[in-house]
Amino acid sequence: MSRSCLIEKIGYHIPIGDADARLLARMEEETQNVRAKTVIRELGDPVERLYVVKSGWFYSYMYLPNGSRQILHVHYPGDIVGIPDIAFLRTSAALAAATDGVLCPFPKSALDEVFVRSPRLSALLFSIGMVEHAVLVDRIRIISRMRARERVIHFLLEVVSRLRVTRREMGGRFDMPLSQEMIGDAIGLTNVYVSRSLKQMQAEGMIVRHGRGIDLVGEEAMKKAVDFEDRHFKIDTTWFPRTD
Amino acid sequence: MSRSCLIEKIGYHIPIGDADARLLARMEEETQNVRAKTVIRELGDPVERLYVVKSGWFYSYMYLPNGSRQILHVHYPGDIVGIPDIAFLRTSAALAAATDGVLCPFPKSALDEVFVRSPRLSALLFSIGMVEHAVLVDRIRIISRMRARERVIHFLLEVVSRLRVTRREMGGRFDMPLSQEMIGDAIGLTNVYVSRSLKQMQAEGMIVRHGRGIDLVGEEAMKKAVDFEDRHFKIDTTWFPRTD
DNA sequence: CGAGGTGTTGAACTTGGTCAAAAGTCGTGG
DNA sequence: CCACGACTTTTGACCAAGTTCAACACCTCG
Repeated sequence: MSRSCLIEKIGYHIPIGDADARLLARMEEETQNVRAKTVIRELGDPVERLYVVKSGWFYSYMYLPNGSRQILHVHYPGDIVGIPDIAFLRTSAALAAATDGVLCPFPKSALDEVFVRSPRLSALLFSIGMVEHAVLVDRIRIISRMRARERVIHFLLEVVSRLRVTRREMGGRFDMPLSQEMIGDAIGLTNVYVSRSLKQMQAEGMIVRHGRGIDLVGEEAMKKAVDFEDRHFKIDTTWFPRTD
Repeated sequence: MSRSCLIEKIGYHIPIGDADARLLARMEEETQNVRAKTVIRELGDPVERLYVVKSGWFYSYMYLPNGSRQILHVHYPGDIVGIPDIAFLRTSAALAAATDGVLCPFPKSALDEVFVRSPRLSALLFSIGMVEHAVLVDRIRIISRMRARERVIHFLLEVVSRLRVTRREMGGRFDMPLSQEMIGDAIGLTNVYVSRSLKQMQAEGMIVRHGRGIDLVGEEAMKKAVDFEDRHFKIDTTWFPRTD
C-alpha cells in the first residue's frame, strides 16, 4: 500500500520515466482520510481540485428534480476523480465515499503542468477519459435496452473488471460494499428489483453470496448473457507521442 | 459553407493561430459525399481514420444481442467523429448517415501531430471529449430516471443546443430529419411512445409541428421540466496552456 | 402511380415500480 | 456480552408506464 496507486495504475498502461513519475507524485502529496458516507464535494462546487483514490470506494452521483438519485461512476483505488469536470467551471456531479478510505486531493493546476510538460501523459489522460466514455456508453446500452437481471449482471462484471486493473490475480470473488439501493441508483432500478434479480441469479447458479461477499461462479455465462466487453484491460498506446 | 466548419467550431472556444489553423486544415483535406442511410463504418472496424462532419447529420450506434439498436450520438456539422475510439484498436460503434452529407475523413496520425505540436489544441480536444462525456451523463440521467415525455423533451432541447453551436442565431425552429424510431433508439423508447409523447407535447402547446419541422414554442417550460443544462455553450478554457 | 418507409392509433400484455411489512445485520453503548 | 436502533434485504400485492402487435393513414420519391 506504500507504493503509489496512481503510478501503479498508469504504469499498467505505459512505462513511466523519472520526469513523469515526478509529475505524478505531485498529485499524491496531500492525503485526506474519509469516513464512509461522507460527501466530499457537492454538485455545482467550483472545480478547484481533483482527487486520486488511494484506498476505499467512492462514487459520483447527482439528484434529479423528481428526487431520485443517479450514480454515475464508482471510483476504485488508483482512479483519478474529476477529469470530466476539468472542461467546466463547476462540478457536474457530487462525490461521496461508499466506504472508509483515503483520497489525495490535488489542484487542477497540477494537470496544466502535465499538459505542458508531457505530451505522453496528456495522451494517456486523454485515453483514460475515453475509457470512461466507453464505460458510460456501456451503461447507456444496458440501462436503455436491457432487462433488470441483465443490468445487474453487467454491473457486477464491470465491478470485477475494474478491481482487476489493480489486483490482477483476483478471482471472481469480492466484497461488495455498495448497498442494493446504490446499485439500483447506478443502473436505473429500485432496490427491490435489484434484490429480486440477485436472488434469481443465485437460484440460477450464476453467483454465490455470503454476507457482503459475492462470488461470480458463472462469470463466462454472465459475460455471454450481456455481451460484456472489458474496457479496462487494454488501451491502445501505439499512437502516443514518444518520450524524448 | 466554404469556410471550414471545424475551424469555426473550434474558433468558437479559443482563438486559433496560424500554426493551429494549419494543423486543423489537414483534417479537412479530403472530402467524401455520403447519401442518407449509408453505413460509413461498422462496429469493430480497425480505427484508422476519424471524420469531420462538413454537412448533414450522422449518428453512431450499436446493436445489442437482443436485436435492439442504441443510438449513442448524433453528429452535426463541425463535429469530430471518432474521438472516443482513439483509445482503442477497434471502433466501439458503427457510424451511419441520417441525411445526405459530406464527411472529411482524416487519418488518426493527424491527431498525433496535434498532440506533439500543440498543447493548446490537445487541451481543447480533451475538453471536447469531456463535453461528450457530460452529454452522455445527461443521457443516462434521462434514460435511467425520467418518463417518456421528459426524455423526448430533453432530446429535442439537446438537438437545438447542438445546432446553435454553429448557427448561433437560430430560434426554436428546426428541421428534424431523424425518424421517431431513431429518436426512440437514442433515448430508450419505441417509436410508438415517441409518437405519443410528441402528440401530448403538441397538445400541451410546448411544440408546434409542420411536417418535418419542429418549433419549440415552450422552450423555457421544457427546460424547466427536465432541468436542462446546455453543455455546448461554454467550456472553461482558462486552464489551457498558453500559445507561445 | 405504386411501394416502402414513417407516423398514428388501439388493445392486450409485461416489466418493473410503489407501498408496506417482516426479517436480517451491524454498530454502538450500556 | 447483550440489547437496542438504524439500516439493509427480502417478500408480497397491487399498479402503471411503456412494449408489442397490428392495422391503417400518410408522405415522398422513384
